[in-house]
Amino acid sequence: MDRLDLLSFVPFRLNRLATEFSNALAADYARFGIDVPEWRVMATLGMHDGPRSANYVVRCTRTHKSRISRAVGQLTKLGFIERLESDDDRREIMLQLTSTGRRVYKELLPLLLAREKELLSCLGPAQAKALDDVLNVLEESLDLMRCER
Amino acid sequence: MDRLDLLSFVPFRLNRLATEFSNALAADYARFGIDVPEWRVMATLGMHDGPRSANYVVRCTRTHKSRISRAVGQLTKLGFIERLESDDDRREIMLQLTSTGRRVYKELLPLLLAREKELLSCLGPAQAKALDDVLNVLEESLDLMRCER
DNA sequence: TATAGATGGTTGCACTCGCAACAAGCACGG
DNA sequence: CCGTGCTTGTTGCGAGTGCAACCATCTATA
Repeated sequence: MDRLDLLSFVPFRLNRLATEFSNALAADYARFGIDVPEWRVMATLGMHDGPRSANYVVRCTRTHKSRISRAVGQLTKLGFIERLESDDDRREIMLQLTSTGRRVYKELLPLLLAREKELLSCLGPAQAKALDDVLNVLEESLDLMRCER
Repeated sequence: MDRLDLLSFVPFRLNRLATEFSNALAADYARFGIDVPEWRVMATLGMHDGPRSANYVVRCTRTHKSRISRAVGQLTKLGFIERLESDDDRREIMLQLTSTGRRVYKELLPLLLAREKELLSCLGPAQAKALDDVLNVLEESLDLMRCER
């Protein structure tokens, strides 16, 4: 092969598809004044009952710590999360959703899931399963699965 | 569902995967002093023999025209492409690879294809086909397939 | 021909991102 | 107890990006 059909180049296709998906969700995020990194923090905190450290969010979302740090600042300013100091390690900052944040989370979540469903509605059940399988294998291969502690 | 496992949220997974793929290719691009948008331009021009307009590259790669414009500037500075003026429409700028550019293209292409193959090597043949099918359906649904003229 | 609107391409601007440097705090060996 | 090195989180900075405004040019219509 001495020529490339860019449209069949998987890195390009993934990149474009991810961008389209992000754009499709942007309006939902914007409704609450947040963006993708902020949502990642909220989603991570929303998964658990107790507080989690900022570093936990970093590992869990595989997002750069500076990005998380800024998202945390923004969410704090919005009153959606609060910072608690950790007892056993004063470097760590424990984060948890405020009641406002939890309300926003509960309101935003169904919107995002509906949008995801809509985006994937063109796939049949078998294809949806195939996508999930393929993503799992790729994530496993790239070691993106661990979310320890 | 009142909680989201972020790790199963497809937009998030796609975004992360696309980032990992891009990062895996970054070193190959960097070897020639270019980046993703520059590669998109070169790949588009490399697909054809004759020159193509900047706008053709925009439509074909679904990349914002300002990004393409800057990539074109960079590639011109590097001497990988050249701008020709169009006969029938003096607004259009026709682009084509220089001989240097074509040499770079021919050298870079196998590196990128090998990297892609490596990234996808964790998938069996059936899964690779499934991925291709799913991408096709999603792209069709998002109307990302057209690359007219 | 004259004029209004559409199109191709460039650029200023504001914003986001990742990197690297940094401060503060922890852990462990001497 | 001290000091060295590691970890958590913040921030300054440069690079890249999208939007919108803009110029030049083309097209359609009267």
